[in-house]
Amino acid sequence: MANDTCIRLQADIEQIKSCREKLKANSKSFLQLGQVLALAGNEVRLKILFLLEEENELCPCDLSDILGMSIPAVSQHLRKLKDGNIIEARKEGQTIFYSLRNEHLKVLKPFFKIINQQNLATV
Amino acid sequence: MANDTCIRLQADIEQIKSCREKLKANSKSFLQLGQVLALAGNEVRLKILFLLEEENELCPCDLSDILGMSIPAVSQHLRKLKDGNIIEARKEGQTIFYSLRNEHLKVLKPFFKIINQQNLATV
DNA sequence: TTTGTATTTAAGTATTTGCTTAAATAAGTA
DNA sequence: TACTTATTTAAGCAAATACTTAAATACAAA
Repeated sequence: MANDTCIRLQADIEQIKSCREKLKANSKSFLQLGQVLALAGNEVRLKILFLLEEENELCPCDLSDILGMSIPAVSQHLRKLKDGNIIEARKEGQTIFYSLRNEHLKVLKPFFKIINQQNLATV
Repeated sequence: MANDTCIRLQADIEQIKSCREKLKANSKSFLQLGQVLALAGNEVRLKILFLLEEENELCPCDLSDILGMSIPAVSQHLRKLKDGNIIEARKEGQTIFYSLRNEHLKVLKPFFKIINQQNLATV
């Protein structure tokens, strides 16, 4: 970053200082929330999360069928969600059922609400 | 996708069909919400959005100073947010003030709430 | 114990992302 | 008019992303 030649003449020094402090005080939140949003900010994964909310649990095979995409592709999305502690796995014979974890539901719930509201709005 | 050899024997055909219909009915929501979440799912942009909520409006120069990153880098994030209709610009002399648009506040508000709640929790 | 089913993992690849530096606009000021 | 100042734009590049195909793993049934 060499191009740092911009401290505005009219800049409010106090405001800038206060903003920096706010960022610092919430740095953990930005990191954590940012990671969750990055995961949800992919259309395929957003659909997976929505489906898990609706159906309680689903396996990679069914998700592949529902989403119309290959099983490895689905599996790799599931792994990311699992690594992010957003979903968890339950094994039953040779099929593995994925479901939402409670931990991040606080963040996700509003999304599902918005999706369902918009659906109502268009009917 | 050649590897489509997985329709589970125990698969619930009705469930799969129902899921496909839910996705179809909400396809516009998934696209729109996905785009907003993809934008918010970047730590720098999440911080920018939070700061705009807190301060009402900020210019690229101040944001660069607050975030500790180059002006072009900030400017490019702002452009993405503007292209996504999440923020808008107001010109005053040679400085440009960015602020949140109302349109997507419904999605963003819960994030700000979560950030502030977590901050309280750690104090 | 061989065969089939469900899933993951690994390697390869095209695309996207987020920065960098340098140049271009645009608007004030000397 | 020339000279800052604030911002954007463009080009280049390293890293991340999201898929593909092929191989590996794990379990169940014949």
